[in-house]
Amino acid sequence: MSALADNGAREEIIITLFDLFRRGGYDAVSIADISEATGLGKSSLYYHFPGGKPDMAEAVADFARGYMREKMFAPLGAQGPLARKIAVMMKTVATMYEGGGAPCLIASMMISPTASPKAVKTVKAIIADWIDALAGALRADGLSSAAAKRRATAAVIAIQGALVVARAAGEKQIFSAALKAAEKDLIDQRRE
Amino acid sequence: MSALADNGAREEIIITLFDLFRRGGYDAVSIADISEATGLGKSSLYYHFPGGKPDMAEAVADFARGYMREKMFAPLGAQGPLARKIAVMMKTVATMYEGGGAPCLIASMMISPTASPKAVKTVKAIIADWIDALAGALRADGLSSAAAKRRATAAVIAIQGALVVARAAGEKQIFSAALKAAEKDLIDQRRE
DNA sequence: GTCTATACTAGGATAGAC
DNA sequence: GTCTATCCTAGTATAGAC
Repeated sequence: MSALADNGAREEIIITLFDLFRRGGYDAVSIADISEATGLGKSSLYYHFPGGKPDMAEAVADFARGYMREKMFAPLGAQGPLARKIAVMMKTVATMYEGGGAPCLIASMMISPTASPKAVKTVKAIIADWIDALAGALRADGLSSAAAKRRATAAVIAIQGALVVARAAGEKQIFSAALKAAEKDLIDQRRE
Repeated sequence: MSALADNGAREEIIITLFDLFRRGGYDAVSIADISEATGLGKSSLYYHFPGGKPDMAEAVADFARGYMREKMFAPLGAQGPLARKIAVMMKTVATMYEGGGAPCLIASMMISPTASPKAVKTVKAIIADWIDALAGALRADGLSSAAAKRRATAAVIAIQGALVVARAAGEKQIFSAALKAAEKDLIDQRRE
């Protein structure tokens, strides 16, 4: 079952919340905004998320982590040639960030002081998971543990940085070019 | 006269605002928060910024742009060896972002939907200015226009990405290591 | 320039009907 | 599960004294 297409109504709401929170930041999104975006009344939202906005933030953070596990970390940990796994990752990255036009939930949640600490902790952990999963794939391809970690960290840095720079410049090709360059560096045959 | 140490009381406030906005995001910071951080009453704040929070955002954005011009872009455009100019830039970057512990105002303001468009436009422009100033220094060192732009963009991407990743991981050394790597790439003697 | 006091709106959350 | 109506706090902003 896909993390993106669950039958529960709650899952539907969470996907909307995901988009609202990453684009506007947790604090700027009001219950009224969420009500309008989901088409549900305020009370209905509190039915699904009794804890209110903090509850919603945690649900979105968990959803994001599950999505990443399914779409990126699991494929990276599977059998197969490195180049293929990296290509899958980059495709998921491009889709998730809409080619460089959509903000990252992690970055948005990190600067939200009123967001629940649990939610912030969860989204931050995604970055560490990402680097670990990527480093694992590189080790499986023969890189040393240190080199794998260094290269994996550099790749995630390049992706996150390119997203900021591309959105600041309003030029999506900055993002796609950076993804290409990062992919090249990851499958580089040189062994440091 | 330094952009950081101006005599006006307004300038003092702006520096406080700069820190509040980049850490909490524009939307999450209330007038009450600002009042507490500056020690000024609400009415005093409206005396200095008649337009309220949007006015403050624009002042902070202009301040940030001026600071970057003075501390980074001007040195990059001056005479001297490339390695020296890059070192100055990296030192300013490390100071500004507190070694990887403080968020970037640009990234924070970009995801604030209620911030004045003018303020957002100004902070976004800083990224383009930065890349241009850096590319100029690289061209002055003999790089082709295309290679200079590519390398400058990659450096700013690395810095912004490292800030996100380091803050997510809570490990400042990720940031400092990324700065070192970016510096090395910038002064690399290879000509592509 | 800064203060106290106040007006008004918007935001988060709940009660209770259906 | 969803709605309407309501409560209360926090938020932005202003008036007017000093």
